[in-house]
Amino acid sequence: MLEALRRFRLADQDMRARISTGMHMNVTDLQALRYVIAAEAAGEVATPRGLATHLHISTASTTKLLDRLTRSGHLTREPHPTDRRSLVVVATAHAHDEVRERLARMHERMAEIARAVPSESRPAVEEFLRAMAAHLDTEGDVPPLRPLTEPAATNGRSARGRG
Amino acid sequence: MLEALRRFRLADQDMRARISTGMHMNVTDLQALRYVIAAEAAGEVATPRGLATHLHISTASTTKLLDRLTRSGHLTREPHPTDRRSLVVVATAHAHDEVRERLARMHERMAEIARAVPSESRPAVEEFLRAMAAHLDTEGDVPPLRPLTEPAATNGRSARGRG
DNA sequence: GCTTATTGCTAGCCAGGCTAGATACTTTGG
DNA sequence: CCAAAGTATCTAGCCTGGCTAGCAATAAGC
Repeated sequence: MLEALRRFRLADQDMRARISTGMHMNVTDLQALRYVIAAEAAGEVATPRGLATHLHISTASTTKLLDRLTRSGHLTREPHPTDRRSLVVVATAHAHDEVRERLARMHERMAEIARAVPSESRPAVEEFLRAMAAHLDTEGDVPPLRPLTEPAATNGRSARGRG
Repeated sequence: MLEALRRFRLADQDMRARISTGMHMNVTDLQALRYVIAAEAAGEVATPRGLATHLHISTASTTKLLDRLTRSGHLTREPHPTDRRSLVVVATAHAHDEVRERLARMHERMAEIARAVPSESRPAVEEFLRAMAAHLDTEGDVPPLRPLTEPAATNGRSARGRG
């Protein structure tokens, strides 16, 4: 089961790389594009600051990212309706088309695969994945390398130290 | 269910980043280290060529990677027993300790989570993940996309070359 | 009306990929 | 055995995509 999980992870990673290169952009840029489109679909506005936060990159890197995606014709910068320091990032029709073209079918097929899971097993699948995610959220935040002497049983820590 | 899958993916990615930075290295280097240790555990020898193949990076990049991990005291280069062009990459005791310290507990806990899945649902979980992985393997390789704008010029190496 | 916080941008740096070419060794064919 | 071709690693130098520091413009608080 863990092996299947690992295989999924690798396949997912590879797929992302392929889709990105297929669209002549890198993985982060594709993530950004999807974020912008999702924001539009949700009736919200996407700002550079929001992108930076979502992607865990700096605002400076976000500026460069917007330059790339604007130059490639996927995004446009438009004035923010209320905050004149900021701006609104909008996906072009081309970007919408391209993302739909590349991802809609895949998502549909993924939903199909999900539906193929026997309904009595679905809660187990979900619980498995959620428990795994929750566990991983607590792992890895061990800032000071301990001298290997005591396990110290650090449980229940989660604060994600990125900064 | 798909949402849970997505959450797992994000958590996994984050965890990898945290573990890596916690060990003062990047994600690729950690992957390399695990590969070397796994090879040792399997009674095989790890070569730079093997690393390059496993990590989907060039041999030149692998040389740099080995330089980093050798300098940091995680790996050593040793002569290859049969092929004198090549060499064998060996993890230091320190690397073994560090990886065990960081990952053993996590893996154990993951196995626990897997065991918590009702046995009658396990085949469904596995099948779901395998089907998803198999599907993702077939996605993304869509070269023929009608150009809605300019094909972005040929000199643009806008993406990493993949093996 | 000032002062402070925040937003996005510019400038310049660095890590970690890449390709090309050099070197050393192995394999293969006569 | 020797030459040619193939393979493994390393070096040199480039590019992308992150980063921090600092700026002008605007917003928010006193």
